[in-house]
Amino acid sequence: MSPVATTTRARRARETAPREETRFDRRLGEILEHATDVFYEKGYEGASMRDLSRSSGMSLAGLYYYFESKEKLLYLLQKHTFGQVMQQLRARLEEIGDPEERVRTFIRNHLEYFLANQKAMKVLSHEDEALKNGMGSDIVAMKKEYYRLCVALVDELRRARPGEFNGSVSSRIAVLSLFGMMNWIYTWHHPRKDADAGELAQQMGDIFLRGVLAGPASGNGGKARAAKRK
Amino acid sequence: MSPVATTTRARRARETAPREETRFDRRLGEILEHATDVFYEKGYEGASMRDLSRSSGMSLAGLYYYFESKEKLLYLLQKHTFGQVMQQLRARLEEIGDPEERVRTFIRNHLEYFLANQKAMKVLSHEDEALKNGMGSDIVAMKKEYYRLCVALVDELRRARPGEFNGSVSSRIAVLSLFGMMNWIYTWHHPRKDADAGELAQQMGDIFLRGVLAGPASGNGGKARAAKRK
DNA sequence: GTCCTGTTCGAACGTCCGTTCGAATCGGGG
DNA sequence: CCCCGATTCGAACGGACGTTCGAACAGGAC
Repeated sequence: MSPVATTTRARRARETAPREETRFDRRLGEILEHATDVFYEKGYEGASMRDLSRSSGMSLAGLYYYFESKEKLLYLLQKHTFGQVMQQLRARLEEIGDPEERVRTFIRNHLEYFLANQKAMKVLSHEDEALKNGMGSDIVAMKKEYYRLCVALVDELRRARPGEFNGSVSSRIAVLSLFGMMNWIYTWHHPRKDADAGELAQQMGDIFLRGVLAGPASGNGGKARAAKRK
Repeated sequence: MSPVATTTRARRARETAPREETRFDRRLGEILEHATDVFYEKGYEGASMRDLSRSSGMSLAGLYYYFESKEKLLYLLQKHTFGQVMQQLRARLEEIGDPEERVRTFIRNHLEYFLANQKAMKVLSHEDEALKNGMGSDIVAMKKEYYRLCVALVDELRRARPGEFNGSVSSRIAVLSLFGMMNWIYTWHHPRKDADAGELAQQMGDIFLRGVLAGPASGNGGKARAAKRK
């Protein structure tokens, strides 16, 4: 059967109740997992369909029964990964009201998922521009939504603490700096050697929040600019 | 003449006084510039030698007179870029004594070079794992040196301000977070739309320093944790 | 002019790429 | 058992890849 029909089948399964997952879905999931490893090791461009075939134990032609192109495979992988991050995040945020704790929850959720699924998240972060046209803009839209949600959380905090906020740092740069801190992790984190997600979230949360907030009269940040010798 | 001999030539030029730059060096420099554009647009793996040939206006075979492989070209490119960052940094640090200002200089230098040479710096940051064996470890060593220098600057500051430092954040994570903030820029910065290097260095410097330092009794960061944990 | 050395090139090499196709195989329902 | 759709595969396609080679070209020294 052609992949077009398999798309129909997949859609039907999604539209109905959380049905039993079909054999097709299960097998596709396995392939996605193996593909994650390969893309993680060699990069999207550097990985060949033959690499994917070897790692998943399925023949080269067999793979094309599950997705119609290498690019579509990357798309499925990225969409699935991002979907899970978003879903988990929304669930957690629902039961938290305190603005600062909401920001810290965002950070904790991101880092926990990042470290628990390091390979998939590297592929999501690093293979940013590999998808062309329609598929690319789809993922870009999800990332923009994620970014905007974080900006909203920060602005929420800003509104809740009128005096304490450091006005000279824009929300845009603050949030993008935070994303940089968190997403850069895949370049240096060694699970055996470095702190776990909770500890990292604590430290990065401290850096970010202390950096963006400013004590009412402590003048810690202001001094930084003025003093050259003090 | 074979590329091996050209290496000898290049070394001779470097060993002697700052001699006139040879025709060979100039032409190689032009090729490196064009290659930077191509690697920036399509990534190292995604760029073909034929792309490089087209963009530089030199024939496919002609390129191999200047470097012996595509991998070596990336190596030359990365080494040259990193060399300039390092050289500029050392020159600036020499004339600054104040520990905080030294950290801010590090940040300002990094961001200024990053934005002035965005394409080259993206290639340096993004194509981290493309080089194999010897060439890769050479660049890795330079990056480690750069990292250690930054840690030293932070520890310097830590020693100079015994009371104010936030002890719960390790220098390693602080510095790697800072690198993340700065290196992530290539994914979002639009020269027309976003702040310039000086402004960014100011804001990221504020976030980093306020985040890492802590007012003696302001208790701003401490309060953050107390809400849920203590 | 001629020589010589540094530079450039067209054409080809063997290999690997993503993708396709028709046939073989599987596995549950009759 | 047989049947039929779902699944898997070997083999091949045309094209693009990185690299090589010997010939051609450049331009200053004699």
